[in-house]
Amino acid sequence: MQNLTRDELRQRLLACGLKATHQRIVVFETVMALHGQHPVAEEVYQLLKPANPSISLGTVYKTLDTFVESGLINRVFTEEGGKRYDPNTEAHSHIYCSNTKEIIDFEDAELDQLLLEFFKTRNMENFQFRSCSVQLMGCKVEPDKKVTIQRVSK
Amino acid sequence: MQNLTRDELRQRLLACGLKATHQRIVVFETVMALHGQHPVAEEVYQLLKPANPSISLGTVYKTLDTFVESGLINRVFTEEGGKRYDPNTEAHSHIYCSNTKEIIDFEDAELDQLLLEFFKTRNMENFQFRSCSVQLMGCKVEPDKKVTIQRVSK
DNA sequence: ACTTAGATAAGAATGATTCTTACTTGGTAA
DNA sequence: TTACCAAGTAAGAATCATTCTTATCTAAGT
Ligand SMILES: [Mn+2]
Ligand SMILES: [Mn+2]
Ligand SMILES: [Zn+2]
Ligand SMILES: [Zn+2]
Repeated sequence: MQNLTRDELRQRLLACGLKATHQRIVVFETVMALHGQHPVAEEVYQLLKPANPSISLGTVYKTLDTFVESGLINRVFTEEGGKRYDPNTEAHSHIYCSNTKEIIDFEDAELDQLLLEFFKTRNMENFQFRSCSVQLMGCKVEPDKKVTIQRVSK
Repeated sequence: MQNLTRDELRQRLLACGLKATHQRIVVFETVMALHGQHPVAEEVYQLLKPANPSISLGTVYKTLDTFVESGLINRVFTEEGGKRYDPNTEAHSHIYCSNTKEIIDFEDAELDQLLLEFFKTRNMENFQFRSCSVQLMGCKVEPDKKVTIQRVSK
């Protein structure tokens, strides 16, 4: 979550068997700085462009997909088409606001645990489970304010 | 789940305040017959075309979106862009197979109940909850066979 | 039957993503 | 350090799913 140095980013790329090119380091740096957000390729491109005017949009598209294949980042599911990426590779869920179209991270260890326990009570045939997450659909009440979810004493 | 007659389809359209045009009835009929699947507009179009050669693809796109707005069908979330529709408007979850790219319905009342109970233990501020569902990610072991999930005596 | 707001067909336009190709570069090993 | 080359990139063309435009049509109310 804290910003990684370029050299740390380089190490992580190499650890995945990827050449640590300038372009990949910059794209990785930019997308990791967006932790908690779910950008499209164009947004990443616009952010890195001022300091790196020679990197092309096509490279950003390709690089983000390369990162997904290598597990460095994830895709996030969308309702209205369009590819969005998620710098957060920890198990977590998402809140979708149908007003603002925001996708908000929802990290809740108790929920993860609950689901894990639940799926132990199920016998899946012909399916190799990788992960699961929850989608919360609804609307922000005040679009400008944050959504918060706290534990409450039952 | 059992096929509705055209007249029943017409009634459902009217009940939503939609004009019951021939095109809407046919699109509705076609998409409802795909219960358990998650088609794109083009797939619906190809299915209805033989018997209805004058309906245009643009109308299918528009009609499906109209149905979503009216709550007659749902969108289903996708990882790789592209709009997919879901004839099943009951609360249910989805299994995503990364081999076959299939999206499989997963209906489990116990899971729904579990989530409902869970969210009672959470206090959401600034968020009006509408619904939630679970995404299961993984791979079919044998792509041609079905995935089944059964309760197992703990 | 008459009227009209809303719906449709056809095809043009758009825009996100992918593809192609000639050029460049990171990493490796002499 | 230098030479080498497999892999990566820039630029822009191509693709293709989706939306838009507009002239025409029709469902449903009067
Ligand atoms: Mn996330
Ligand atoms: Mn479904
Ligand atoms: Zn909202
Ligand atoms: Zn699979």
